[in-house]
Amino acid sequence: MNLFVANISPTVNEGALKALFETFGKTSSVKIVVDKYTGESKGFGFVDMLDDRDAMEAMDKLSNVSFFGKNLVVSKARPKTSSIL
DNA sequence: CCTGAGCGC
Repeated sequence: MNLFVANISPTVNEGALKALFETFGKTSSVKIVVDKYTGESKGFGFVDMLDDRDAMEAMDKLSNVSFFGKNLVVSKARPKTSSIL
Protein backbone atom coordinates (compact mmCIF):
# COMPACT_ATOMS: atom_id res chain seq x y z
CA MET A 1 0.00 0.00 0.00
CA ASN A 2 1.29 3.40 -0.92
CA LEU A 3 1.16 5.87 1.92
CA PHE A 4 1.15 9.62 1.76
CA VAL A 5 3.20 11.24 4.50
CA ALA A 6 2.71 14.94 5.07
CA ASN A 7 4.31 17.50 7.33
CA ILE A 8 7.77 16.00 7.15
CA SER A 9 10.54 17.99 8.76
CA PRO A 10 13.31 19.14 6.39
CA THR A 11 15.76 17.35 8.67
CA VAL A 12 14.15 14.04 7.78
CA ASN A 13 15.64 12.18 4.88
CA GLU A 14 14.32 9.16 3.02
CA GLY A 15 16.54 6.82 5.02
CA ALA A 16 15.16 8.06 8.33
CA LEU A 17 11.62 7.89 7.03
CA LYS A 18 12.14 4.38 5.77
CA ALA A 19 13.66 3.29 9.07
CA LEU A 20 10.67 4.73 10.85
CA PHE A 21 8.16 2.84 8.75
CA GLU A 22 10.29 -0.31 8.79
CA THR A 23 9.49 -0.59 12.49
CA PHE A 24 5.98 -1.59 11.41
CA GLY A 25 6.81 -3.66 8.37
CA LYS A 26 8.61 -3.91 5.09
CA THR A 27 8.80 -0.82 2.95
CA SER A 28 9.42 -1.35 -0.73
CA SER A 29 10.19 2.27 -1.48
CA VAL A 30 10.35 5.66 0.15
CA LYS A 31 10.13 8.98 -1.60
CA ILE A 32 10.40 12.45 -0.18
CA VAL A 33 9.17 15.01 -2.63
CA VAL A 34 11.50 17.84 -3.36
CA ASP A 35 10.90 20.79 -5.60
CA LYS A 36 12.22 20.12 -9.04
CA TYR A 37 13.72 23.57 -9.40
CA THR A 38 14.74 24.67 -5.91
CA GLY A 39 15.73 21.22 -4.68
CA GLU A 40 14.08 21.95 -1.34
CA SER A 41 11.84 19.48 0.41
CA LYS A 42 8.14 20.07 -0.09
CA GLY A 43 7.50 18.67 3.35
CA PHE A 44 5.71 15.56 2.23
CA GLY A 45 6.49 12.23 0.72
CA PHE A 46 5.42 8.68 0.03
CA VAL A 47 6.14 5.34 1.63
CA ASP A 48 5.21 2.17 -0.17
CA MET A 49 4.73 -0.78 2.14
CA LEU A 50 4.60 -4.39 1.08
CA ASP A 51 1.91 -5.48 3.52
CA ASP A 52 -1.35 -3.58 3.69
CA ARG A 53 -1.81 -4.40 7.36
CA ASP A 54 1.61 -3.01 8.19
CA ALA A 55 0.81 0.04 6.15
CA MET A 56 -2.39 0.68 8.02
CA GLU A 57 -0.65 -0.02 11.29
CA ALA A 58 2.02 2.52 10.43
CA MET A 59 -0.62 4.94 9.25
CA ASP A 60 -2.40 4.62 12.57
CA LYS A 61 0.66 4.70 14.79
CA LEU A 62 2.63 7.38 12.99
CA SER A 63 -0.19 9.76 12.29
CA ASN A 64 0.07 12.98 14.22
CA VAL A 65 3.18 11.94 16.12
CA SER A 66 6.17 14.19 16.45
CA PHE A 67 9.07 13.23 14.20
CA PHE A 68 12.08 15.53 14.18
CA GLY A 69 9.91 18.29 15.56
CA LYS A 70 6.98 17.98 13.17
CA ASN A 71 3.77 16.06 13.59
CA LEU A 72 3.57 13.52 10.82
CA VAL A 73 0.31 13.07 8.97
CA VAL A 74 -0.02 9.70 7.29
CA SER A 75 -2.77 8.67 4.94
CA LYS A 76 -3.32 6.49 1.92
CA ALA A 77 -1.76 7.93 -1.19
CA ARG A 78 -3.86 8.94 -4.14
CA PRO A 79 -2.88 8.21 -7.69
CA LYS A 80 -0.37 10.62 -9.08
CA THR A 81 -1.83 13.56 -10.90
CA SER A 82 -2.74 12.46 -14.36
CA SER A 83 -2.58 14.80 -17.31
CA ILE A 84 -5.53 13.09 -18.86
CA LEU A 85 -8.97 13.88 -17.52
C1' DC B 1 3.84 23.81 0.09
C1' DC B 2 -1.04 17.82 2.83
C1' DT B 3 -0.54 13.89 -3.31
C1' DG B 4 5.95 12.79 -6.43
C1' DA B 5 8.89 11.30 -10.69
C1' DG B 6 12.40 11.75 -16.74
C1' DC B 7 12.55 14.02 -21.88
C1' DG B 8 18.40 15.27 -23.58
C1' DC B 9 23.61 15.05 -26.15
